[in-house]
Amino acid sequence: MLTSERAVQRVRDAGLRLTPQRRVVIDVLVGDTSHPRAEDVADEVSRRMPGVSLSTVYKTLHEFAGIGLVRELEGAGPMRFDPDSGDHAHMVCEGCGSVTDLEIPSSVAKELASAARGAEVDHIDITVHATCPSCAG
Amino acid sequence: MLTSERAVQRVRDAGLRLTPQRRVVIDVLVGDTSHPRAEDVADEVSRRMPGVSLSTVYKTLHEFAGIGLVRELEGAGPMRFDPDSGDHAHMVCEGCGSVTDLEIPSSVAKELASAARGAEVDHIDITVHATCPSCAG
DNA sequence: TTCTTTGCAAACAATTTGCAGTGCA
DNA sequence: TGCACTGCAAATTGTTTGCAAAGAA
Repeated sequence: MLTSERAVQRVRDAGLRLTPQRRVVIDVLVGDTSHPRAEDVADEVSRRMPGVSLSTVYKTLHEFAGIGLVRELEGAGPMRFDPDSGDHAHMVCEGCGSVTDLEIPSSVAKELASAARGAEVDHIDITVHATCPSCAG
Repeated sequence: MLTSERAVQRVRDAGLRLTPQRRVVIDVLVGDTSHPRAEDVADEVSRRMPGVSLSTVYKTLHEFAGIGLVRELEGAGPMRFDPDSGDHAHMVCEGCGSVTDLEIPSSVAKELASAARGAEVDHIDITVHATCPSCAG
């Protein structure tokens, strides 16, 4: 689990300045397991510290992604952010759009990495599109 | 491999009208292994049949995705399209942005599907982010 | 003839940028 | 104090929409 302290440390280590705005963004991310969109993060940040601009949140999230503090989840529509916590896949519900983490068998990562022979693998995104139990009704 | 004839048939079977514009879109897709963006498709369509509008290409691609003729590849930035040819992963080069197909062992899909227990799996997107040999240079 | 499809232009959503002012290290 | 960061507003990018005219079945 990513803690607020560790995140702060990583921001410092990366040579980024630790502004109050960034502290709040960190706190919001650490306490959110819902894979929020940038706007969700901005909403919650504004609640805790009114006046923080949307573009600052965008810039901050981008900086954080750059130092590996969060992962940018690509997919159709708005980008979502995930406090980076090791290898895992995501399941997106076609019904409600919710995103949940999924364990991936270590064999899968290995097989995919070897399938990409000749290339330097940076990371692997796996998204399972499915209908979650509550939407399947 | 998807052939033009088979694609035409599937469009007809789906109850969609086969307009000249759609014929051209089909021809472009069938002959393109580069996972083109919508704009790339539109450019090539316009070259072969000037006057076709961008929105028509978008609508057409969307219709085709609806009947499973093409797959919409989600990812950061513009959407890319892939003539649907069975299970495979994609490798995106961080350097040049090129997309190439990757064989995946059938075991991988099975393992992932079972990891998503409790949910009805529709399809699985696997994207390997890597640096291709020519960019690694 | 009917009902889908087209093409235009305008709307749209998400994200990025430029830049003057602010404030952390 | 210097340089990174912020906030605003405006620009961009990629995609979608509304609607009248055109054309496939």
